[in-house]
Amino acid sequence: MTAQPSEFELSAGGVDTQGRVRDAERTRADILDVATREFADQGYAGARINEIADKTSTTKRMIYYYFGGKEQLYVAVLEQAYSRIRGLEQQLDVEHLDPVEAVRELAGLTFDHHESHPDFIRLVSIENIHRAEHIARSTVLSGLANPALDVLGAILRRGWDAGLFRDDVDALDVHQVISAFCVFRTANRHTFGAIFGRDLLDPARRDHQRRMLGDLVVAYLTAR
Amino acid sequence: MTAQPSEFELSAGGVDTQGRVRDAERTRADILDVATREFADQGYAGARINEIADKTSTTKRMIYYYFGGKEQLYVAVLEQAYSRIRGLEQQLDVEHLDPVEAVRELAGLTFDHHESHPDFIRLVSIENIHRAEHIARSTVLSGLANPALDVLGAILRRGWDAGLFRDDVDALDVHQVISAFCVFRTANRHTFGAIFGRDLLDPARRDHQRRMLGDLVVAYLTAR
DNA sequence: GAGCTAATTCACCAACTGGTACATGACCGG
DNA sequence: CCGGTCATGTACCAGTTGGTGAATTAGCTC
Repeated sequence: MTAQPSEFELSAGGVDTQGRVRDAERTRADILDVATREFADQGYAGARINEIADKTSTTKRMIYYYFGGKEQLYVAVLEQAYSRIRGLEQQLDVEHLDPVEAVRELAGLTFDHHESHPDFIRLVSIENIHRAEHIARSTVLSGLANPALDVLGAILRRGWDAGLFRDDVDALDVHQVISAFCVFRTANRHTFGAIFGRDLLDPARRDHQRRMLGDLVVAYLTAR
Repeated sequence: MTAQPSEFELSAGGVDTQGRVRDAERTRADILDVATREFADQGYAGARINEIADKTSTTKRMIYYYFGGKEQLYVAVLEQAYSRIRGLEQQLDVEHLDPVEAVRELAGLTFDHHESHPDFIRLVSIENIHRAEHIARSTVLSGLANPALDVLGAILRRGWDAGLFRDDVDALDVHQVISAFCVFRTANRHTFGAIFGRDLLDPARRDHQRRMLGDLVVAYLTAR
């Protein structure tokens, strides 16, 4: 009734490539994707296992078969989300630029990055509501360092050597400032919009916001 | 059994000042306070009406008597929390300082302010997860402007007149930067700590963080 | 094609959750 | 001191929620 197996049945008849009826990996990935959307959308407590199951092409029983329970499913969602983001961050390449331009570029890329992954930001907010207890418990996630931080560290070192940057901050401080700006724009978009009447993600203001972040970090690092 | 009415009963016997058995306002305030803690702690979906009732000195029935339902109680919690914060913000007084020192002071006060109201920050995060739908629906809250913003506007105007500040930003932009820094420190404390091993609220780093915010905003506004 | 195992389906449940009907009790004005 | 109303406590409920037992089937191996 609700499911639409026609697509699979048709291809399964003649094609042998991927149209298998039983496919553990596909089922697992399906569940994980739907769960990611649901948890990001509704929060941990707000998300419903029944709802997730219904939006899947499989059944609730499979969720328990593959993940064990709601909490473990949520941790799996977090682990996948963080892994994907970290994968993207590893592609950063600003080593060839001079320090000032490199830090501006890094800030800009982080800006773009956050803007295109609102679900990830939401999951992080949700995890903070729960005091990061799931991250802390996950061996995969706790202490998983950020590639962007290493890149930033290298830039700062070059900037210090050239006498361009102030030296009373470390890479983590600067990362914190950049993250704060980018996360706030997405995570607090709604209350900010409701109270001040300005949509922080308004495309018309995007360039201004991006330039503002770059100027902010550069001005701070090169001040005095 | 579970309740402990002894305190009230004892004082009600002899004292007439505040120890009344029936006190609508007191009951309402009691519920609201407990609900604030619970919602801030567990989120909207995670908070339980039964749990709130149990932690109250009254019963679940009273929650429905005074507030009507879970959602209305939550909105009442938001309204009270915002009102209190706005009340505090109205006490800002930095008009006598020169623009640079005034903006630094305002940033510092906002910093202090956020640090001492973690529950409020949590409620804001939670409300953002729900896309500010409750704020939007509340006539009390939607469009309720921020006193700090007016103060900031006045400072900027003086700074522009004196040719001290860049003029390609408005008060809301600057407020956004300050808020982002302060909110992030509290709201993302847990994931940041779990992943980078640095507690953003560590008292030993507080002065450094506070100075960093001041320098950040001043450096940006006075750049070039 | 028999046999085995991983994957899947289906029916079912106990506990909880928000919410309510109703009886009762306290306080205040007259 | 009485009557009414606001406030409160008790008992209860229907729907939902996360979770499970056990039978069933698809596909692989030999």
